[in-house]
Amino acid sequence: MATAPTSRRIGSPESKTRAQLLDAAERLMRAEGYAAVTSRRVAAEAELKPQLVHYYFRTMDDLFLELFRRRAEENLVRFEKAIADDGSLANLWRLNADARGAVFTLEFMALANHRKVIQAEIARYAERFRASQIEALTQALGAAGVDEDQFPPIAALLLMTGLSQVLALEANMGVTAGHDVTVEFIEQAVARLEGQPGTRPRGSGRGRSV
Amino acid sequence: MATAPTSRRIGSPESKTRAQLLDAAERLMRAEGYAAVTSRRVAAEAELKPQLVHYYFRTMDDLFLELFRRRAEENLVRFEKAIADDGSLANLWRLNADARGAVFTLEFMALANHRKVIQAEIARYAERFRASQIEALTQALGAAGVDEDQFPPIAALLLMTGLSQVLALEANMGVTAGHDVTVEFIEQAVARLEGQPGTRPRGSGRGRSV
DNA sequence: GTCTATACTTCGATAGAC
DNA sequence: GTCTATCGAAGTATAGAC
Repeated sequence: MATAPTSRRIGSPESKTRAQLLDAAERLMRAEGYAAVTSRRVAAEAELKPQLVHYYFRTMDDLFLELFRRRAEENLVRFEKAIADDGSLANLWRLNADARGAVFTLEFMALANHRKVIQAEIARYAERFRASQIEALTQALGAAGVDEDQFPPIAALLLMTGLSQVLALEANMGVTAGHDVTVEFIEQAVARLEGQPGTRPRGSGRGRSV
Repeated sequence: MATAPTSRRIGSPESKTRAQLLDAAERLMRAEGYAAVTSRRVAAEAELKPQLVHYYFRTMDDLFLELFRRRAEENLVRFEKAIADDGSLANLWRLNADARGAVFTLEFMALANHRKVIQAEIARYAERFRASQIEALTQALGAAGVDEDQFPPIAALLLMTGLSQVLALEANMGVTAGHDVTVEFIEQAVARLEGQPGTRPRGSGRGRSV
């Protein structure tokens, strides 16, 4: 679907081999960055022949696109379900603070820097995601009695997104000083806003962090 | 200085050619991402022979390291000077919001994902930078009468860093919806904290943003 | 001290065999 | 529909000529 200059034959999207290649590519991307995602390495990781990559994906761009779309779509659905289930501020923060995707995202942002097709796809996704998040956040802030003019939902969202991104990236590099204090601060602010001063919303508190 | 497994001869650090290579590498990195920084392309960009890259830099890692160090050092000095000159919250925000370095930083973070030498160097720099920023921010928040327990400087710093990073990365992809509102919000909050309600600190207000 | 000739590896991509 | 033989270009790095 992506592009179609030449007329080479391409393998079926339902192929199991194709899925294996995508899985292998994702593992590589997470572990070693996008530059490690080459046709040969992907094939090796999947224990398949390099040429198969080009049979199922006309170009490497096509592979990257598919890789991104898979996760993007899944993520969008996951967030919307979770929000439908519990649209509280606390839950929105919890969802964002879950940093599992941060490294993956970072790679794609960097990738987008020099692959225009990817850039367009990410921008499109970012806007969909943004819209969905803003809706939820506007609702949640409203319910907590926050005035939109005093604290615009978009500002809240960008602050939240930025913070969780920075926490994830730093943690990824082994820099974690002050993270705990900061998370604690946010969680207390959220609890205060939602009228349960000083209480942590639920459970143990979002994974480790040294 | 970086590493020294083999014993090949390496060009002088003062060489003009070497500086040209670094400049070319930086241009490429900004324009097309780290993956575009290959020995051949750097040489082409500098209008020099590819082998010269390996004469002045034993490995590509060495080149990346040098590239990072140049800017990191310069940045550290620039920030400290600017802060010594004006340590206000408004100025700290202004310095951080200046997004010129964001794409560059992003590339290095991604690069760090699979180049351990780079990762170590960035972490070291991040910690130095953090310390310097925290000191300034603690001072500025104190002067504005903000209680450290109510709003820990580290939280303020991570929020500020995260926000400016997100703004820069999104703008880089062409996504800028809500950016103006958010910046306005922050600037007003800063002005309020520093006792000049509703006033924008100085000048025109940090570049464009649609 | 500066640069070049050259080796060897890995890359993306295609055409054609099963 | 699935896979393989093969090509030409680009990647890093070294040893040796000026």
